[in-house]
Order: sequence, then structure tokens, then C-alpha cells
Amino acid sequence: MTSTIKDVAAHAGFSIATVSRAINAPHTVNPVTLAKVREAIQALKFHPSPLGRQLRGERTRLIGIVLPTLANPVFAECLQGIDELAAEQGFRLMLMTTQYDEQRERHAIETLRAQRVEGLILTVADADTHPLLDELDADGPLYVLMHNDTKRRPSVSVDNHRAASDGVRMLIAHGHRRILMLAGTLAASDRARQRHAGYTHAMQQAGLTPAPALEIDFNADELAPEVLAHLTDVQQSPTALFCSNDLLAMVVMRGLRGARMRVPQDVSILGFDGLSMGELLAPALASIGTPNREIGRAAWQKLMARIVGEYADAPLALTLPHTLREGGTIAAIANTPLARAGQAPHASRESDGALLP
Amino acid sequence: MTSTIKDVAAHAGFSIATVSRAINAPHTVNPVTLAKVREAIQALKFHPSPLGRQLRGERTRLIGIVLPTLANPVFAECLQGIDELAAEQGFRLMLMTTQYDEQRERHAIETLRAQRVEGLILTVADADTHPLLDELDADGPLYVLMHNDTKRRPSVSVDNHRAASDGVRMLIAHGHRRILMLAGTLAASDRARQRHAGYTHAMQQAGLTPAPALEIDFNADELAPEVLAHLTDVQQSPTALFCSNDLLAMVVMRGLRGARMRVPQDVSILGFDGLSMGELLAPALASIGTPNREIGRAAWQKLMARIVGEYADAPLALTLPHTLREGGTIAAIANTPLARAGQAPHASRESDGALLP
DNA sequence: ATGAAAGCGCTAACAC
DNA sequence: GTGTTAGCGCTTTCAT
Repeated sequence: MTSTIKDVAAHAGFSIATVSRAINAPHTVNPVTLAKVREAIQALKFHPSPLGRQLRGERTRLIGIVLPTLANPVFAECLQGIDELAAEQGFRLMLMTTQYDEQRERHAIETLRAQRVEGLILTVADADTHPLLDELDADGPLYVLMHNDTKRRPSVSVDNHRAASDGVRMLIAHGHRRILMLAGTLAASDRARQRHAGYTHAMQQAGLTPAPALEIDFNADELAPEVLAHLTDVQQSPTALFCSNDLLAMVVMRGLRGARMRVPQDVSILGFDGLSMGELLAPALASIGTPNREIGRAAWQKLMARIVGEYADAPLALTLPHTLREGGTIAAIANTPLARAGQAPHASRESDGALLP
Repeated sequence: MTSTIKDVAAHAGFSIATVSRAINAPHTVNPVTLAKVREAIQALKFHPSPLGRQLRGERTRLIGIVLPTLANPVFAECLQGIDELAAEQGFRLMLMTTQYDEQRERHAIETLRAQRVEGLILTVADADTHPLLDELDADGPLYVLMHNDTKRRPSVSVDNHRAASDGVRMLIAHGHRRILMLAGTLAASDRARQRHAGYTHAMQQAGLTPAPALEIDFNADELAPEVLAHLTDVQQSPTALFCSNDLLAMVVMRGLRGARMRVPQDVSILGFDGLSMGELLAPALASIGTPNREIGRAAWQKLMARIVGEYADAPLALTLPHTLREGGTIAAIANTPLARAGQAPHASRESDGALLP
């Protein structure tokens, strides 16, 4: 292992150039020579150092991965998909996480670029307004965005707008009128915006009044009192909550349970991500699913195509289909006891669904 | 960015050697010169190429990570912990996953070694009988194992034996006698063995008869019929299931639900891993918790200490404390209806707890 | 305090 | 078909 191409050359009795050729272009070298070189390689357990190759300006076979976090299975699954193909094709992955921090995004990209990665697969907070990506377009390595929902850049994602409105329409079809959207505090992302836009769209289309997303602190053990108050408000309480991601939905479910609210009898819940563990909850979490492993694989393939220079005319943004998982957390409003403790049944649910200022 | 140390030297009017010193040993260079060089660096947006440094035989500031999978949050969390410290300390991470396959473990280690990583953090299937690790001990890069429960090698883990027996004792304290351990089919790992040994120990200590672990196919959508038959067998059915990991526990819970078995009324469940999402299940999953983020961080620190050469006398294996989460999936046997459908109450539960051949 | 030069492991002209 | 040589970007003696 510590042996170099020089050692092999000496051992085989040829020059290092011949050894190099024997490795990289076997057909250009005399079969007899080839055999001897190969024997020497065997004997010395020689493996070409990627470092030498990389420095020489060759292909580094290195791909940089930039993700917000691995704590969210969405990204871990994407990475899994990427890794499958990378391993298959002999590429190495350099991983950096950003915690949704733009500073760290910049740092990661610079580090990776300095490392001469051949390409970058990344998920950034906001793809549209990101100066870094313009820089990459200009002279950085090739990249593909993952889960960033933008038409302007090379990306693989679901149609968040459409997915969200599909989900909300489904809630409406189940008789819900007062539907509130919940989002994480860090949710200034393009996809969060798209999801809220989709929610808004579906609401308006049904003649209902959409509300701004209610922000939830992700890390808190319990729901903030004002949030809880809002959710349980006798007059205005929503009958369904659309959570901008599944982790958030789970946190909210726990919070509600702590507040003695029953899901779905008192309130229905729809998540977003389709995390498989959501199905194991009781009741199973209804959710809009994204094919994360596939998104990772597609991002890889798109990146490779760009590197090879194929499909230069392929559409920038690839949209993969989302799915709708109708789990047990959604109750038809007809089946829902309209009255909660101390609250009389009222027809106003059917009125306009206005939620809050 | 595409500028090299040469460009900087030219721009500043000094030799590349001086620029190099200005970067790596600022105190050895004239303050005025230093200022000029720094200005040039700014102007050209120069970042030293890691590649050049690495090739020169210097520190690569590269650490290899080898994990079975990222689909299991246990490893994703460990990686998260590692990444935190790596980013802080300016190291880059090269990641490879193995899917518990020894071939791929070998390949990953060789790839990483060729890449001149300064160190390796890995989780292998079986640390004790692994020739690769002996090779690493001999001349590989320094490494630290994570979650591999062995005393013979540098590692960070919980005491799986003790953790398992703690858990099983807890079940026994709740009145359970027929306790069966379930393991994944891929579970020929050292930690799975330790967990089963811990189970066996606790059972015997209580005068009960332990059974071999029942293997469950992880990926199947439903529990295999023979497994289900075994779990529901009128005469011998266990009152509690100890699952060797949480993901498995969740799959089993779903399978049981499909078979109309109630948890914990009909059967109690204890998992292993302490996945935070387990708390969100209903009922919340009882589990033995491992501090994954901390394990990742500790592995990092141990590796760094080894690289620097400190603590050469530190104990090889670091054991972190596990926790016991007593969730809703465990019922005291006294409260359990002893009779299930078509089965009369019987005192034999109190007898010897024998489970199966 | 600074520069010249060697060399890390490899590939790619360019000779022969 | 094979060898010679230059150089990728950097650090590090060894001189000056």
C-alpha cells in the first residue's frame, strides 16, 4: 500500500510511464509487458494514489455533498440514494452539513471546491436568491440541487406547490374548512414557501380563507402556550393542521396529546415528507410523500450527465412525482364530534373557514 | 479561486516559499512582507489547495467514515455528532456505507486508505473477528470503532450486555416471565450477540429459561406467518418481546397490530436504541437508549487524541452510559388480561417461562 | 528574512 | 511499444 508507481516500475523493470499506461490504457502496451507489470502490482499490493491523479488535474472522482442536516431522515434517505450510485461507479463522497445556515453553506461549497470535487449535490435553504449558486454557475464545479424547488437551476425535486395543494384539497374533500398550516421556525426555505403557496392556492380555490403559516419551535419539548392556545381556541380552532414536514407533525401530535387533544377526533393532521416511520405511529400519519432515495439517485444521474456533457438540453429542473398517504390522522369532518368540551355544535364550520387575522 | 500560490507570489513580489511561510508560519516572516502577501491573497481570493498539501505528505485533514447504512437514524445521529466536531476543527469527511457487507467494508477501508485519510471512524458488523482491523492495527491509518462492542480495539460504545440485561430485568420486574428476544436477519453483529447474551444472563439470573433470538426479516412488509404463529401461539406465546433495535420493534408493532394483537395489553415490547421518534408512537416505545450524538463526538475525540498521540495509555474501549426509557409499550403483567381470545387464564405463566425448543 | 530547488505520485505530451 | 520529461500546488530543506 505504501508502494508507489516507482516501486512497481523498478520491480517490473520498466519505466513509470509504462506502468501508468498499463493501468490506464492497457491496450496500448505489449501484452508481455502488461503481464509483468501486473505481476509487480500484485506483488507490491500497489494501489494508485488518488492524490497524485487528482493533483495532476485529472478527474478527482470526488463529489461533494452539502445537506442541511442528517437528523432529518429525508436527507439521510437522499444521501443513501446518492451513495448507492456513487459506490457503484467508483466515486468518493465528501459530506458537509450546514444546519440551514447560509454561512456554513458558503463555507462548505468553498471547501469542497478547493478539494477539486468534480461536482456538487446540494440542498440549500433558498435556491432562488442564493449568490453562491450564481458563482457556481459562473465558474464553480457543476452542481445539482436536491429538494430545492426552483425552475431556474439544475435541480431534482417534487412539485411542492402542487403537492401541498393536493394535500389540502384532500383535507377539504374530507369536509375540513378551517385548515391551518404549521411550519418550522427555520422554514424560510424555497420549498416551505412553495408549500404554503400551494396551501393558499387550494384554500382560495375552494372559497376558503388561507392563513399565514403558524411557526412552531422545532426543538422545544412542548408546544408553546400561545400556539396551543391558538390550536384549541374555542371559536377559531382549526379542524385540520397541515404541517410543512413530518418531523414537525410528530412534534405537534405529541404536543396535542399532552394537551388532551385527540387526533384525529379533535383535529386532523397532514404531514409532508412521507417518512416511513410515520406509518408506524398510531394513528398512522397522513402525509404527502417524496421519493427521497429516488431524488438522490436522480440528482446523481443528472449531475453525471452534466459532467459528461450529455443532455445539455435536458430541462433544468426535474420534477419527481409525490404521493399522498391518507393515514389515520385524518378524520372526515362529518364523523368528527363537532363539539369539544364546553363547545356546542355549530354550523359556522361550514361558513367561511376564516382562521385568524 | 483558480489562483495558485504562484499567482500570489507574483502578485506580491515574493517567492512561493515566502507565501507558503506567510500562510503556515506567519511569525517567521517579516511583518511588512506578511502584510503584502496577505493583501495579495485577498486580492486573488486565494485558497491553498488541499490537494497540493496532501500530496506533499502533509496532514490531509481528511477523516474517513464507514457506516453500515444511513437509513437507520442511529448511524445518522452518530454522523451528525462527528460532523459537528469535524466542521469545527476544519476536517473534511469522506463517507462510505457498507450495508453490513464485509466485502464493502473492505473496499471502503481500502479506498479511504488510498485517499490518505488521517484517521477512520467506523462501525463494522463484527469487530472481534475482523482481519481488516488487524491490518489497520498493523499499518493502516488510526481508527476508532463506533457502536462496536469490543474490549480489544479502540472503540466507543455502550455496554450492550449490561444494557440488555438491565432492560430484561425491567421486564421481569414488571412481572414478565415469557420473554422472547427478536433480532434482525442481518444481526450477526457483535452488538447483537452482546445484547442476546445480556438477555440470556438476566433471564437465567431470574431463574427463567432464555431462548435463541427469533429472526425477523426487516424489510418485509408484514411479519412472516411462522413468526406470527410463534408470537400468538396459545400455549407458549411470550408476554414480552425484547427487540434488538427500535426499527425492528416498530416493524413488529405494526405486524402485531395487523394481527389484531394489542400492545401492550396482549404483549409488551421493549426496543433498543432509544430513537427519539419512538416516543412519538402510541403507545410510546419503551427502549434502551444509546447516546448516539455523544458516541459520535466521543469517537471523534478519541480518534484525534490517538492521532496527536495523546492518551496513548487511555483505555482502548470507552463505554458511554445507556438509558432506560420506560414507555407505554410495557404493561405490568398483573394488569394484563391473562386470557386472550379463546384462551383460559392459566397460572403456567408463573411457572418456568420456557418458550421454545 | 527570503529564495532556489527538490520532490510528494501521478499523467501526458513528446521522443525514440 | 516504451522511455524521458515536465509539471499539477504545495511544503520544506538548504543556501544566502
